[in-house]
Parts: sequence; C-alpha cells; structure tokens
Amino acid sequence: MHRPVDPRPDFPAMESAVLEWWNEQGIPRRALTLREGSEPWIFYEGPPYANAPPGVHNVLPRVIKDVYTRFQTMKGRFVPRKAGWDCHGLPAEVEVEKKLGIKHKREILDYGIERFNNLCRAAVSEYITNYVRFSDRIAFWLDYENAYETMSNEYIESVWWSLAQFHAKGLLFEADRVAAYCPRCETPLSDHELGQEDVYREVSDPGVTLAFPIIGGTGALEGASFAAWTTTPWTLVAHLALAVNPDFTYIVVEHEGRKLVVARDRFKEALGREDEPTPLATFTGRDLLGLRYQPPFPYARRYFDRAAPEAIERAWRVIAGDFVNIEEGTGIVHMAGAFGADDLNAIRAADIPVYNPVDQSGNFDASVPEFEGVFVKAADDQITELLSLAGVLVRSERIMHRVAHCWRCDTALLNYALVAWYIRTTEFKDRMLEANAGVNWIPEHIRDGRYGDWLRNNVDWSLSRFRFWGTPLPIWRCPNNHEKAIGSVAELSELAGRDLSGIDLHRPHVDDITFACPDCGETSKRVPDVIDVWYDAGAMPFAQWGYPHKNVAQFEAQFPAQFIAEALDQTRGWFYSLMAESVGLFDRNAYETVICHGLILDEDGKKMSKHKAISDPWTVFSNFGSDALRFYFLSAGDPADSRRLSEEALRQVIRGPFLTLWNVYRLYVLYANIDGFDPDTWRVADPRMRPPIDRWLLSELNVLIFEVDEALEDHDSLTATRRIAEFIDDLSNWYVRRCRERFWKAAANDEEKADKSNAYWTLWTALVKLAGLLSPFAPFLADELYRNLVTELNPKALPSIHLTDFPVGDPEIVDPRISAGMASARELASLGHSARRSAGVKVRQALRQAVLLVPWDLRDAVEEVAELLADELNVKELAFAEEASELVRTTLRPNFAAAGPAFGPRVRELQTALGALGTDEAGAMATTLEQGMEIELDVEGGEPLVVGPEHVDIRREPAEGTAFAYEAPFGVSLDLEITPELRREGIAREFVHQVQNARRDAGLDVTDRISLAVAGPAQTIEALEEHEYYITDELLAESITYAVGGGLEGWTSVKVEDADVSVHVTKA
RNA sequence: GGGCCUGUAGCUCAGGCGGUUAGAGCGCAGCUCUGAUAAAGCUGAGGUCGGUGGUUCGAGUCCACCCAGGCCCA
Repeated sequence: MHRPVDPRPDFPAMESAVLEWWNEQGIPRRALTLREGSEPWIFYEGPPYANAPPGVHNVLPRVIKDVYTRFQTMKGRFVPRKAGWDCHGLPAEVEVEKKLGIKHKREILDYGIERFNNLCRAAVSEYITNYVRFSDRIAFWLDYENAYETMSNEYIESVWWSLAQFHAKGLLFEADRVAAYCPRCETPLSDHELGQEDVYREVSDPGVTLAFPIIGGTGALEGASFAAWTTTPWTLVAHLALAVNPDFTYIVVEHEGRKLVVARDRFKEALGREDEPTPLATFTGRDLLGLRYQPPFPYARRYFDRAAPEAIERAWRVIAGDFVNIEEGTGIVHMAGAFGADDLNAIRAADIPVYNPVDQSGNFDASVPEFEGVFVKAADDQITELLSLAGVLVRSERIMHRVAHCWRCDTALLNYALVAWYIRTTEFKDRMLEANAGVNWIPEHIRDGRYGDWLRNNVDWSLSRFRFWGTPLPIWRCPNNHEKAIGSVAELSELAGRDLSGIDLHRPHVDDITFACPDCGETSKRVPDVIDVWYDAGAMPFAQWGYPHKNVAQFEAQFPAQFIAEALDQTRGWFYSLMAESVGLFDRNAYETVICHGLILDEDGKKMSKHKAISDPWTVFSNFGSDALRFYFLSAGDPADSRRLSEEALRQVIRGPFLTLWNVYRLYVLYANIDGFDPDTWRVADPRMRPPIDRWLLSELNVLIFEVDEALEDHDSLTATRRIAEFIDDLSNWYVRRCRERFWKAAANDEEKADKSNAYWTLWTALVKLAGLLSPFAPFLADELYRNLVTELNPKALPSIHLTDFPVGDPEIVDPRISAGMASARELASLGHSARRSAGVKVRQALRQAVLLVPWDLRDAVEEVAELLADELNVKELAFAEEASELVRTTLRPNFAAAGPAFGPRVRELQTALGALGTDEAGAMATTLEQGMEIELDVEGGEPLVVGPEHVDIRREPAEGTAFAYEAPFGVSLDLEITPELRREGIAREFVHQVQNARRDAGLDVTDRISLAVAGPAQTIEALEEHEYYITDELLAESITYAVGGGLEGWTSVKVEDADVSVHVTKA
C-alpha cells in the first residue's frame, strides 16, 4: 500500500520531513560517494565568503551548481563536491573592529593581533555553521564534512607554495607604485576590489585652476603663467612638474589681467570664457617642454635640498605626457609623483625623485609644518585659500565626479604611492587570453566582452595588504635585502632550526620567526604584509588538497574543473583569480565551462533589499518551500539575465506544475490503493500493445526524457523545466482526464482488468520517470513521489531517487505517428467543442456524427485515436471529409517562404492575382494543387505565372451559421439532428450526472455501492430503463427501482432535461 | 565618455538561418464542464514587437542612429 496522499499538500512541511529522513539515513553522503571510481566530472565549489548570514540571492548560485552536479551524478559520473569557505579578509576584520569599538589599526596592535585574529576566526566559524544549515535546507549537496577552509594551516601552506613558485619565476616582486589606498584600513586595494559593486560614487570636490608663473620667459611668454587644473588641491603640496601633450596646440591669452598658457581647445571651458580666443602667441606642446616655472609651495624644494639636491635642476619644468587629454582641465596637468599612476611614471621618466609628505593614515607629515597631522582631504579648502592669498588662484569651483570608495568601510580612496607586492600577471597575459579563448562561457558574450576586455586591460596584481586576518605573505628578508620565499613549513623549520609543525601560520605567530639569512647570515624577518583574499579563493584547485605537500594524486585527477558557476560580478573576482593563478603556475586554465548567472531583483526590478520579506530565505522556505524557489530560479529565463523574485512568482510554481503533478499523484495513489495495484505482481501488456492513449503518453514521456537529458547536458535548465511543466500539463489535462474512468470503474471481466492494469502501469511509469527528471530541480518533491510510489511497495528498491540513475529514454517507444495523431485529435476535439458551443448543444447530448477535415498525411494517425476522439466529442461515429466545400470558403495566398525565392519581386503580382479569385475558382484550384499539380495563373499585363502546390497557402474559413469549426488545417462539422434514441441516451447521461451530485452531497465515498430509487414522467423512466446497464455501472448502483409519477417524502428532486425527477440514494 | 546585456500582451517570458495571421502561461470577461484537482474546456478583450531611418519583393529578426533600464570600465 502507498501512503495516502493529502489533497491539500503542505510543501514546506513535506520538505522538512524529507530532509529529516535524508539526514537520518545519510542519503546525501551516500549520493556523494555512490559513483566513486566512475568517469569523473569535475566541479569546483567557489568558496562563499563566510561573513554574513546567507540571503535569498545566495540561493541562485547554489541551485545552479546543484542541478548540474546532481544530474551528472545520476548520469553515472563521479562528481567530487568538496565544500569550501573563504575565511580571511577585511570584512571579518571590520566586523570584529565594530564589536570591539575599534577604529584604527594601531588600536588593533594595542589589543593584540593574536586576540584579534582569534575573534576573526570565531566569527567566521559561526557563519560557516549557519551557511551549512542553509545549504542543507535547499538541498545543495556538498561534502561539508571535508570542506576546505582558506584559514586552515594546510590551505595556507599550499598558498605559500604557490607564492614561492611565483617568486622563483621572478613574478612576485615588490614595487613602489601608485595604488588605490584606503587611509582608514591603511591598506592598498587591488583592481578587482575596485571592481566591486558601489565602489564608484558621485562626490563633490573642489575644481581649482592655478597659475604657475614662468621663469625666464621671453616674447609672448614673458610674464605669462601656465594654467593647470586639479580636483585635489592637497596634492599641490607635493607638486613636482607640469605635463603637456607634445601634440596639442597651446596659446597665450589675456585672462582677467593675467597672461595664461592653455590648450587652445580648452580655452572656453577651462577659463569659463564665451568668446573666441585671441592668442598672443601659439605653440605646440613640444615647444614648451623644459620651460621653468614657479611652484606653488616650497615643501618639495626643502625636501630636495636635503635629500636629492641634484634633482632640483630637473624639477618644476614642463614635461611630456601622452595621458594629457582634452576632456578636462586646461591641457596642462599638475604632477605630484606620489598621488597618481600617470604622475609617477612621468616623474620617474623625467628622473625626478618622488616626494611624499603624507603618512599611512592620510595625514601630512612633519615636512609640511603648516599642515602636520591634518588629513589631506580636510586641507583642501585651506590650501585653496593660501593659493588665493598668494595670487595664483585663477578659478575655484565645485565639481561632481565619481570617486572610488573602500568597499568595506566606505572611505574615499586616495591614489597613493607605496611599496607593495605584486604578481606580474602582465607577463603571462597573452597566455591568459589564449586560455580564455578556450573557455565555454555561458552566456558566450562574456568571453570576448566583459571578461575579455578585463583581461586585455590586465595590470599586475596588487597582492599585499597591510592587515592582520589573512594569509601571511611568506617572504623573509634580511637587512641586505636578500629575499627568501618560503614554500612550506618544513622549509621554514629547516631555516629556523626548530620544528615548526603545528604552529598557527597566521600572524602574529609567523611574525616572530626569524632565521639567519642563507646569503649573508644577517637576521631575516618576515615582511609583515598579508595577501589579498581573492588569491586564497583562486588557489582552491590545489590548496583545497594541501597540494603539493599532500594529496598530489587528488589534485592531479581533479584539475581542471569541467564546470564552475558563479554570479556575473565574479568576472573580476574568482573567475579571474582562478585563471591568473592556474595559468601562472600550471600554464593551464582551471575551468572549462562557466555559467555566469545574473542577479536577483525584487518584484519591481530593483536590487533586492534586505528589508523585503522575500529577501530572507528562511521566510521563503517556510511559506513556499525550497523546491518552489529552486524550480523558479531554474525556469525563470536565461540564467545570465537578472531575475525578479516575488511571492506571486513562487505561488505560480506551486499552483502550476507542482500542484498539478501532486493531484495526478494523489489520484494514482487513491485508486491504486483501492485496487491493490502493485507493479511487481500485476501483469501488463508490452508498451507497444497498449491502447493508443497509453502509447501516446509513453511516447511523449520518452521524448521528454531525451529532451531533458539533452538540455541538461547543454546547461539549459530553462528548456528542461519548461518541457517538464508542459508534460505535467499534458499528463493531467489530457491523459488523466481521458482515462479517469479506467481507474475508478470496477473491472467486470478479464479484458477490463487487463485495461485497468495497462492504465495503472502507464501512469505509474510516467510518475516514477517524472520524479527522476524532476529530481535535480525539485529534489524534495521528487523523493516524496519516488519513495511513496516505489519503496513503499518494494523495500528492496534503492531508498532514495537521488541514488538512482537518471531516466533513460527508449527510442523504440517513441512513436511519432501516435504523437501526431493525438496532437491532431486534440486540435479536432477543441474544434468540436467550439462547434458544439456555437450550435448550443451540450457535450452530454450524444450526437450521431462528426465529419472531420484532416490533411491527407495525418488521416491514418487520427484514425488510430478515432475512438477516443469520438468519446471526447460524444458522437456515435466519425467520418472524414474530402473537401467540405459547401461549408467553407477557400482563399489562396502566396506561401512567401517558398514563393519569394521562386518569383522574386513578382510575388506581388502573384498575391494580387490570387486575391482576385472567386471562392469557387479558388476551391477548384485548391483541389488541383492538393493533388500535386501545377496551375497557370493569368496576370494582368504580364506573363502567366506557373504555380506549384508549394507556392500557395490554402486557407479555408467556415461559412457563418453552421456547426462547423475550422482552424487550418483541421475542421469539424457536427450532425445536429437529435433522434429519439440519442435523446434518450442524453437523458440517461444527464440523469447520471445529477445523481452523482446527489451521491456526493450525501457524503458517500467514491467506492460506496448504492441502492437507487427513481420516480418521474413516463418518457424519462423509459429512457432510464433502456440505459439501465450504463446507469448502474456509472453510479455503482446494486439495485434500481422505477416509478412513474412523483417521488416520496424526503427524496431528492432533480431536473433532467425539462423533466422533474425524484431520486432516493441509500448506501447498499 | 566607452564596453557588454536587456526592452515583445496588464504580469512572467518563448520567438534557429529574414517569410506576411507574433505565441505560451498567469491574470481579466462570458459561457460550459466537473466522480482527482486550489482544476479543466470553449470563446473573447488585450501588441505601433522601445523609437527613427535604412537594406529587402518581405524586418520582431539584419544594419545605423537614438531613447530607457541594468551591469562593468574610465
């Protein structure tokens, strides 16, 4: 016996029960190891950043990963699925800072790095626990017990190995470069950190234009000044040079009592002038190179006097810069070497030393006494005022522009020259581009579009962070600058002369380790930096195994991944770090196929906000269940598109495919239990010998299996889910609707019993296979079906659908003829209903005949299902019409797809000539063409056109006022004559319908037998007596008594056609 | 400012290679049917396929430009 099925399912409760059972039975673990030893299909889990409770947007990537890993497992492949967690980094630090009420780095030092890092570790561990529970609830099956954690010693040691490799190749180096720098976190940020969301924000800044008086100018330049513009007045403190574009044209003009040099094309905008310039002189940028001028502040000069007197001759001159553009400013750009990438390059090229008067917190240092200790941005206004007092301020305004902010603490970033460690990714950029060309990006345009662009603009990876909770940079250095990159704990132990195994590889423990430099014997100390967390994540292909210190075989067997999937925003994140590291280390990319999916929006198409109820996954799980969410995400369109999530969307998944399937499932269980159907013991006909409706369903089922399989191999969940939903609809609204009777009617003889067995077998097969197809998408629902339909009856069967093979289609059972026949029959049934409606004859009234108009090539196929169609339309017989010409109007039109190429511009003439034909003429031509012959068509003022059947569309429309319905290429005409026999049959059928209602109102069970008494007019009673067998059979009546006239007290009155009839129903 | 993506019915979305009546589901209205169903069937309303121009016998589809939204980069 199957468990009875609740007519009003509570999906969330069902899922909880299934989940509990899975965990009791250890099903996920069994599923993970089931295929060990089979052909592998390699998947990498991109480690989620464990620093916040997961939101509903975290469901999508996990569901996408899960559907394909499940599918491939069910297809028999071994899919290793090691979970992983990204643990290090600023977000964890920021959270702990908040907890401790700390705002600055030095407070962390005061608090103690060890205690601080312990708190980071504890916070991360808690989030991991939370994340596992969440993943469980959405049935994302990974091996969580053996998850890799980027903070584990084993992982760190592996990362160290990789960095030592880069160092050995000369690709890990220290450089003085300008980087985006967060003065609050006191650390530089990498390019991909700048690629995070909301980093660039509109802010208001000063826009200041200054005069730089020329020294020793002659001619027009005598007494003139260069005009330059900046949005960062504080950088003028460190001013070193002016840059011009050698190819631009510069002019000397009078402006508000000054002689200024500006680029000709910037005259109006830069100086706010409306008039045309009247140049006193014109130069090219090249002419201006080397000219000297007066800098606005003395600080750099003082610094050079002390530190680099030889450079004074070269500073404060005009230098060349290709980067000078005509988009903004004056065409002359102020250069402070320490605060801009272009500046630094240009200053270096001019052999001028860099002067940086700003400390790591973004405050001016002692070399600028007037501003010592002042935060640079806070000094902007004062500096502008000083310049105004000095008489060199030309213009001062406020401008809005976009400025990068720290993705964690929202502080506006500074461009800042500092010594940092880089990986020279530009060295193998071409190899990355080659690798990228071989990646199967889904969607495809990412490859050459967004990701390709990013790669082509690759810059060296800024790797070091001046922070605490991260993988320590494994570089030790002695006072003589001998560097040693450490690749393992063993190597470090060896150098340090003591066994360090078991030491925590985080700061501060590693900071304390020193050793004598192998080159010079001086003490080597670790460079204090930690590394970018993105490097940790990108190292997972090897570091998850602790490679190469252990598990060498595992790494080699599972590299590269065939499949990864993450959100679109990872183009600059994990997709890049994976590629950069694996190409840099192994000269090979780490992944073959990537699904790059879109973002989750709320119902208004806005970014999902945490305030929306639906953004909390647990609320969604308890209201709708996770299967509905999974199915929605996988069926809501192209994975690359962003998708809107709303309660309504989830409700539709429930109401549509889920509930429809559930109702079929319930019907099956209800009647299978009544009849004691058991697929293991009941005999059944070969599928090809069953009735047409069964053969049709099994054919459609096998087509579905092929289509879903192919779609999933192709990473196309949209097609797969859509086809499944269509099949469920067909199953419920055609198969079950047409077959209801077969299930509930008592089988009176062997033939009926055999038919019943066929029906149960067919429906059972469809439900079980459907559960298999559904299992990657809706794992809970699928297992609920499977367990009740299979394991309840057969305890020896595999306990869960997730341990079974994916359904395999049987091409022998696919029958295109019956598919076509049934599709036609459904069209014809629809037309028949339409014709009945237009004639006002209800379906319960049997009719003598329906005449069908069916294309030649479909006629045999329709005949095969004719019985079923006659029953659906409630007609005694079906006939096929050759040409219902008196009932239809025929028109001919060009079939443009064929006629266009054949006639070219003359299709217009064809169209006109065909349109001019009368109905009879068109009908005759249509007949000729349908027999495969050509016709010759006269055309006004031209050669006649020779027209073949393929050039013309024949269209027929029903004439008004007949019981005829037509929709190309099908038609149905009904014989409306109701003979006395048909009328009596209609009465019997109507009577049955009315008594069914009475039965139901009396609260009888569908299997209860009844005794029936009926009283009514003689004509009605006569009709009922004639159809007594039909009536007792339909109503499960054991006896029936008739009386002409009125009924007794307490009987039920019903209307049958126009007659008043009384009935009395009692349980037999 | 540049790149990529998106724009089709009230809503969610389908619409290889260009083919003339642009579809589905949901929702809405009317009718019908109901012995599994929160159903189902029939009929209907609802579209300048974001806009303009071009190529073509023919454009939702190809080209150019523009508009709006999203993402990314300067």
